[in-house]
Amino acid sequence: MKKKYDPLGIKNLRKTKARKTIIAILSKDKDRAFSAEELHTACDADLQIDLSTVYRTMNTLTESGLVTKSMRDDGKAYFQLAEPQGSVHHHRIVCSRCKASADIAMCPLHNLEQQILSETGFLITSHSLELTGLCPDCKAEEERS
Amino acid sequence: MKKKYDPLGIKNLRKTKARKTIIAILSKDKDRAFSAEELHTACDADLQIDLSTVYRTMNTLTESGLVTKSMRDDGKAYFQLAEPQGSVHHHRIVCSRCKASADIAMCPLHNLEQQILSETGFLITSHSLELTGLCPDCKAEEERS
DNA sequence: TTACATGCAAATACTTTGCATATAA
DNA sequence: TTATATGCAAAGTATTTGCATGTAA
Repeated sequence: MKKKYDPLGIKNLRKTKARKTIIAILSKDKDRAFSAEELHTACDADLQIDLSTVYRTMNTLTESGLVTKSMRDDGKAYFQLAEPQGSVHHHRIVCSRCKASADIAMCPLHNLEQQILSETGFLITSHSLELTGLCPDCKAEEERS
Repeated sequence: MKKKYDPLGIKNLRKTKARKTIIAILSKDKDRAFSAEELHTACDADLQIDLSTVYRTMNTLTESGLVTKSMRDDGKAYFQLAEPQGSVHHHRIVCSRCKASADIAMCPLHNLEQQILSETGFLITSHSLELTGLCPDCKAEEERS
């Protein structure tokens, strides 16, 4: 039999309209993080879901580990589908000028964890790395001006 | 003549009571990031400074580059004295259990920037790295239980 | 049927803003 | 003196919560 992507089932969460809808939205663009407001608006297309329900849903999904939450300097929380276990850990670089993004194939931290453990005695359990820069196009633009 | 630490003068900002007080507070604990509320409370000891002034001051200091701002998952902004230029770039690891912290001597990103440029064409202009883990004490605790 | 999720409205929490006054330069 | 910073109160935005109702299991 064919395996299906069933995160709610796996986490023993009720399969409600709101949760399924939101997971569907996040799944369509796994590399992007959405604000609660964005999710709320996107839900509209499907069926109306209250903004408070969006927040409650995001809290549930975040606590269950299905979704990761990160705060940005604009003061809003952004949510993104968590990488399923076993997937390749990687990071993303975002262009500060045009917001284009690219994946970084590897993670510089993995090699460092052992070194940090011996230097500091700290055991690293998680990390977040945000890279900002200029994409090739914008780099060219900047050099021209 | 002796050089003095005079960030406000350097940045051509007026030397007001609020700014001097807040910089003094941040200077006493350069490795820690303070919420606006914490700064406001700490100011109390010296002289009353309005919370809105704290926020305005932090915006000014952040824009001038004297202070760095980062959002945490609790939804609050935290402010910390920026590393003066020329200081050694480094990162910090925080214990998720007791909040103890330690410095990481080096930055794993520097060595990687060239590699990322050739792999992706992106020029890295900045990065933020947050490490979370267990300090030696808490690691021992966890293993015991 | 029953525990849990949702909608709606009201409440909170953090941060910003308008305006009159105070202060640094 | 004059532009800029501050205090105070009010407003704004993001997020949470209480409660009656709806719904998945």
